[in-house]
Amino acid sequence: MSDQIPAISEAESRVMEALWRKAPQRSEDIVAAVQQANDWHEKTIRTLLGRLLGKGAVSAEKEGRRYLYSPTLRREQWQWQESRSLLDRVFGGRLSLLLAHFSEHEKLGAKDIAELRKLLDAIEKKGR
Amino acid sequence: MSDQIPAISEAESRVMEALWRKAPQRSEDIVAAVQQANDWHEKTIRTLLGRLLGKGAVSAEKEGRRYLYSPTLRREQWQWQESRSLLDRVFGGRLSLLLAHFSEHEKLGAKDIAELRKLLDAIEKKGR
DNA sequence: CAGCAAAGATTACAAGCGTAGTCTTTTACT
DNA sequence: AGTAAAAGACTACGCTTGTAATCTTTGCTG
Repeated sequence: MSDQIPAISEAESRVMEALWRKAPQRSEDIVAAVQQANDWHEKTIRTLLGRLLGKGAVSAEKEGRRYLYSPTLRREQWQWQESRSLLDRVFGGRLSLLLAHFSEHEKLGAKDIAELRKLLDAIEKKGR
Repeated sequence: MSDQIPAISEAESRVMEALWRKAPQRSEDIVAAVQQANDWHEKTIRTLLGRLLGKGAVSAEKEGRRYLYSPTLRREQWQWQESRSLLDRVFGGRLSLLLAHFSEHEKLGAKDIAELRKLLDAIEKKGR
């Protein structure tokens, strides 16, 4: 049922980041926030905001003559979509391949490893 | 120096998969292989192959009047690029966030978990 | 009250992508 | 030799994306 939101693009996601950090916000503030992190023209940011509205990833409610924007797509959900997509596209859905990959290339600190072990324990326990 | 290969698209990566599985191959065989997995028109696949050539992700050498195609971009490298990209774009580069994410959402089978543990052991040992 | 400035709406435009179709060249047959 | 078929080259076309510029409306300001 949850009407599918079309994929959001890289640039669009930068605008979402601003909204995930704080919402609702007026476009002016969104523009300011996004410009903090990305040196984009104000017009560009407004365009992206508009597209996100069109995609249903953000909603807008009138506040006086302006709008207040809020994210509809939750960050978690987006992260999940992107992760699944990578996993399926690149690693044939096999998580262990992904992890093996990171383990080879990424410096996994002792802390990371400990964290991972804890994760595994928790998963295993939960899984019965 | 390593002249950067432009990002390859989703569809293009399907063609790469065929070449990663076996190379070099004649276009005819690539077409056949890709059609196994994706129901695309022969012309489409040839177009993608051409674009990959243009991007320098595959090379071609004449074999008689035809070409033999081989991947230039290694699969590992591509997987790495995609993974880094996800990690940076979506999780701010923090691997632990990604992992926590998967641990929450992914159903890890007992086999996955065992495999992961083994991985962790190996990593730890290697890391001293 | 007349005109400007800001928020939003609409339009622009090139590059990349998915998905082919058409044109050209070359070889293999009849 | 003439011709069809296959491989490759070139062309097509609508959609998305990045990156804005222009147009419209409307409250605010002098």
